[in-house]
Amino acid sequence: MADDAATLPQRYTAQLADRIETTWQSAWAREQTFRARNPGDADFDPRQPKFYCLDMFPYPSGAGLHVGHPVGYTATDIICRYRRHQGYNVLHPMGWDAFGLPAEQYAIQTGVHPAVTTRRAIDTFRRQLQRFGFSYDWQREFGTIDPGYYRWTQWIWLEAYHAWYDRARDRARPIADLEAEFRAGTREIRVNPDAAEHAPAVKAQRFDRWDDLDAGTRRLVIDSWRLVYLAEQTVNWCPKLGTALANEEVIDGRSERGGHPVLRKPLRQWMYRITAYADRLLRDLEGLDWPESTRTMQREWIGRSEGAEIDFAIDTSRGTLPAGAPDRLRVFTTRPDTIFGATYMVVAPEHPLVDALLSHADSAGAPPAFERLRAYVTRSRNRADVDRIAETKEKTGEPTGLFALNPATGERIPIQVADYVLMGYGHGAIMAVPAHDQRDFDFAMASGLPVRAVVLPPDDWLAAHAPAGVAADAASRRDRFAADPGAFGGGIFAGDGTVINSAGADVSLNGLATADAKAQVIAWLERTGLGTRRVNYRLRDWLFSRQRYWGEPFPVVFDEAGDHHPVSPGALPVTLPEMTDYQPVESDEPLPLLGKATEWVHTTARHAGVDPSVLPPDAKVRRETNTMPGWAGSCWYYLRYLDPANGDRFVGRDAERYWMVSRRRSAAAPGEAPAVGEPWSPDRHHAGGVDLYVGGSEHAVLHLLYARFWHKILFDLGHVSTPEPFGRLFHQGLLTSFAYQRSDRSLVAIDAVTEHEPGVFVETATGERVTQTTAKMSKSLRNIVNPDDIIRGYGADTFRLYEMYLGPLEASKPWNTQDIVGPFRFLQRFWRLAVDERTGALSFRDEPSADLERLLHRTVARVGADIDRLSLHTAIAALIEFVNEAVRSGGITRDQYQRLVIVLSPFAPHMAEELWARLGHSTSIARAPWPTVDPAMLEDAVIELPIQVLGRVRGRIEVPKGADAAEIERLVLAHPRVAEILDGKPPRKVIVVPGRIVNLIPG
RNA sequence: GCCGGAGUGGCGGAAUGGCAGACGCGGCGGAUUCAAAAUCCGCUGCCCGCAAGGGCAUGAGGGUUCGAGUCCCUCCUCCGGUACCA
Repeated sequence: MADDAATLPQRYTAQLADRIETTWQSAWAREQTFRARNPGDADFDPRQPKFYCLDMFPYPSGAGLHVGHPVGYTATDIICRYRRHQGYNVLHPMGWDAFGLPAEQYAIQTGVHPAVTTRRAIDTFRRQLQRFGFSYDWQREFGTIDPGYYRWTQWIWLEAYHAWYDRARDRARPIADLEAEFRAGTREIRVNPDAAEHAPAVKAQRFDRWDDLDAGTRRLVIDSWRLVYLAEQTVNWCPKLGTALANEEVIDGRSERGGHPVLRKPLRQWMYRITAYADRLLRDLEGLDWPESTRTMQREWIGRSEGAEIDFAIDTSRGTLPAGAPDRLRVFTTRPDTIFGATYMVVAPEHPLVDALLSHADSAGAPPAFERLRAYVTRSRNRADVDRIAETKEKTGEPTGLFALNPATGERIPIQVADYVLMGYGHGAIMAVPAHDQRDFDFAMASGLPVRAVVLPPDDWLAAHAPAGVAADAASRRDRFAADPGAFGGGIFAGDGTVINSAGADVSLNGLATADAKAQVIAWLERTGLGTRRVNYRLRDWLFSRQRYWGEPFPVVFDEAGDHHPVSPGALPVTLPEMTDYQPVESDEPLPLLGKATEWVHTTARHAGVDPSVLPPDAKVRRETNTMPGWAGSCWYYLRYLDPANGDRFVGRDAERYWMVSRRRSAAAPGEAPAVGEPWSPDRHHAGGVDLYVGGSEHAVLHLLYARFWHKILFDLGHVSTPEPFGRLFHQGLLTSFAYQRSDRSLVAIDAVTEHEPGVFVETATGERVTQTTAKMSKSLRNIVNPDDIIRGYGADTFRLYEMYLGPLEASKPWNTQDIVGPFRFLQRFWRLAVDERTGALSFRDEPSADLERLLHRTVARVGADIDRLSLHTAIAALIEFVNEAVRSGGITRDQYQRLVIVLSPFAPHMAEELWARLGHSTSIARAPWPTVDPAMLEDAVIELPIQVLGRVRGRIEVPKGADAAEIERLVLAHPRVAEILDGKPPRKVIVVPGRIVNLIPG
């Protein structure tokens, strides 16, 4: 090596790569090479098409970048650089999702302010990212912790606070409109019927005149419509972390972060009324260019199901109900057609009926049964989800002693309590149809409840599931099923069939197909007022409060009566108080950490920034001590990049419209100049604004759903132009690493294994044979690769090339350091193709080879097409093939090399920039036009055609490009090998696929 | 259980229904070198054969087709998501 450096100073080594890379990185920063132009900028060119390409917001951890991060970043960088060569105005920003638990936990341990830790982590991340040469417009960088940013995060929350969802118009509107309509008497005054925070009795009230209502009632009504609201929620309180967690942050009853136990506790929390948007969030998935898997996951998360809501009266003929108990049970069912088969009902342990029962000890039948009920309810309410899941699927429950009346049959049916019914879905109560629902069947069997068949399955199902001893004819099977459905094996029948056993005084469904029966029952229910058609969603409202310090404060205060009042937009941001002690109050009773900052919490309306028209300036107020969850900052960051320094708006209108409104591919004629700032229309434009959004599939539901939700609120209120934020989404695959696996599938760290002979691995300590496998990189497996080390050994260009060359971008792939030399050798070969390693002088051949020129055109076309479809590993393979051929064929001309360097530049931008400069250019290669491809160069004059006989290749012929089928057939039959195989007999059939293949079938 | 996705040489992987294994790693042989590294050239799916050539091969089994890694059906394995959602 030392000798090389002396004799070959211009050899492409890691040292030279480092010199080249750092030189150009400085130059790019100095020249602001990758600055994106906004409308209104002096050098903005309205004729350029725009391209907005976004990487998912990183959370800068103290550990710095790992090799997984650059996978997506390199891919987007390649596309962005390619688009610049194609003449696009490219927006490619980067910033920091920087509020969150790790910095706070570090603060708890060390007392260092989270802001200090976070800034340090950001600096590390930025330095590491810049060393990769990514073409970000660093002018637009910001972090969610910047007051200039979270000011607008708070502002958006206030916009939601001041908005309500108008079902009739299917969009959000200002809350002032609602109040005006109430006051004018043009809208019925009532509590929002969809408000999850209110009991049915509250929602049943109607009010006459707005002006006659007291302030408290008005507040109750208005607050029930807001898109954010306070609700007493049973939350997942984690005593150890000192915070409540969203459902999705709890896995198997433990915190996703840290794995601490989680208790269920009631707490007043800010909620987002995301359920108001359930249907639009579902519908609008259709127009998005997203991975099908992700759209499916969102669909399932939203979980739309159609059915009916039915009221079952509670039987009072044999005694009175306890005070406070509802007189009817409302249920949701997707199978109203099976109502005649509802032989019992189940309520969740948390159901209000259960509360009423338990507070009246004497009203629920025999004392021992009552005590069993009380014990059961207490046990299941306190049980964390982990236990509910850990137990087998065995169904448990207890009778309430009460009965309901089946409105279709008129029968008295028992009401049970069982924890297989969840309070959070539907109404927390079901009509149980054990013949046609597996869960109901299992519970009926365990509790000795009756089963009645009401849907006759198709004959083939009956035949396949018939028990022994039933005559083997369809009629016998049908009769048997109608009488005893439980006797049929292999699970109950839950599909569509024909209704039986379903005739009552009011309505009869017998003989109807399932779909028709549903329609008939619903019509009957609606006619009689017993029920209605109903669409239900699995999606729940979004718990938006956290009891943390390191998050955005809510711009809201409480007066002495406990009523909430907004901080005025002009007083934003509400900043965090300084604290000296970040220790969470570790307690089984939920307490937010900010409550410790008593001076900050207890203040006046004036200090808190509440508008005098809302509260008198001297009014004593208490600040909200919860903070927003980590998701908040990432819900709209893609908008702030468009106009990051704007102090008047969260994003400037022109910038927003320019970057977010994107022509549909079909609506944009090639080469057509886009109209800058044209308004969004569904016919001409794509639903979403970001042209390409790349990030991991771990965010498939939460982040992407929340961001869509915020975007739709902003869209409804007229603040953004498009209904969706991200038009095209792509998930890069996980980068794994090698690890070893014992026969019981447990993993062994790589340094605890010895390779005895090639391919035979043994755990050193035990001598047990282990197999090589791949696993997520982790500290415990000691298989983490540090990007800094790789860059030191090979340079950033090689690193980028290697990560892209591993395989398909979307696939999960193993990192294998041994393979890096391949891309490194390629770059050396590329370099040596023109550069004299001794002197650094460029040398070229004078006359181009016609074949190589043709190959170059092909390579340019292939690389471009491959980048477009994000097939970057095959694009690199095409480059390698070209360079290998150029070396083999004795070199390349200066003109060819210049074009080649441009094609290299998206992948290895530093080497390309260096060679570009050495080729005599004084401006950056970044916007050099992509080489043109001559279509004529993509075709050969003579085509080699394989000849198959019975699908096997037996020879090949050369034919001129335009040869027709008859001519090809003649040439094929003249082929000696073919003649030999045919043995003089004429072929039975000859299939000629011009330009591809010939297949013949011998006679 | 349900919903996605994937199974191709020793390894990563390529292949609009048309020559399976491009390209890279590794391996083998050679050139260069005092030697090594680097570089360059050749070979490299498995089996039979001196060769020409032939046979077998894309997780397993069926099917559609002149032709299937690719399309359809059944099954197996792995990865991801989800789970009493009425």
